[in-house]
Amino acid sequence: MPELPEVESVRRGLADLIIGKQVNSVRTDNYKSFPNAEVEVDQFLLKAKIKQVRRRAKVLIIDLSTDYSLVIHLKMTGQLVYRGQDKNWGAGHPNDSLIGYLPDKTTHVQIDFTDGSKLFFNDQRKFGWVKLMPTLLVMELPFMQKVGPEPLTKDFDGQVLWQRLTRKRRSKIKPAILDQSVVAGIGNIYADESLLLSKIHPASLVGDLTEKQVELLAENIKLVLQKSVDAGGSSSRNYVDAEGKKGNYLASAYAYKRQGQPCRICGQPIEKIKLAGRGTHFCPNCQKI
DNA sequence: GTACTTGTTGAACG
DNA sequence: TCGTTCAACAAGTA
Repeated sequence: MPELPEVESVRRGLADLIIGKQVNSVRTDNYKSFPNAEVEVDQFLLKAKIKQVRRRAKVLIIDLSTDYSLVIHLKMTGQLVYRGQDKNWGAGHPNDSLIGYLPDKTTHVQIDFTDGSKLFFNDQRKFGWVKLMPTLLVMELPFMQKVGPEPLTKDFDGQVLWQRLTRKRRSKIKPAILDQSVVAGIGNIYADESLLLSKIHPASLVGDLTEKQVELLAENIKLVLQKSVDAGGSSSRNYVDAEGKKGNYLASAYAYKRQGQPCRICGQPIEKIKLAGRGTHFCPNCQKI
């Protein structure tokens, strides 16, 4: 499932491939995947040129020459796939739609550019969406107003995390770092990974953590995300020229989906519990409350 | 048929 | 008002 590193991979891939291209036509089969008025699509998407591709948290923003933007959330199973004359590319949720014939039954938005290349938004569960709106309004969205700092920038470090966690001191640490208003883009996988590396129990109360522990946690959040960005995204399988290339982060995961297997630090079996409604993996020996 | 999966929002609570 | 937890939602897989 696309988390911040996968979305960043998508952003980089798209930026290389579609900036400067002009939209020729758009097709959709599902209003929820593309909840936009036809008149706005006609006026501000058709014939628009791609100016820029940005990311904030797990949200992709494609800025258009019309001062409108396509705002995209991949949620659990979304992916973007580019097909051109000499280049094929895709990233996001890893399944065969990345390399199969498109459009297929998971394709909900198709954008054709004037040079004949195509961009497909596929989503097997239709949780994700592509919204067209004025560029100026993107940052006014309620989500953008409250979302916390980007973990991979200098806006985020141990001091910042410590400060942002003060209002959360009665909460458990895992749900606190999953809260997008505390820090942007942490999902279930990287929450478990960064907590194990920091030897912090996911159910520890924020108020019981020392400043040192929070600083370590911030460092490990940066570390796991950066490692995954470098690897091209955790669960993702990016491909070039129809060659399946698996993202390898999950193969080296410490906690996620490793219940019953030995902890890579101490050898004790990893346990899985449910915390705040989410599957939570941790080492009972390394991570004590 | 049922449980499970996740990011996000909104309701309900103290 | 604020913080927190819980339920709900999207839809497909096992």
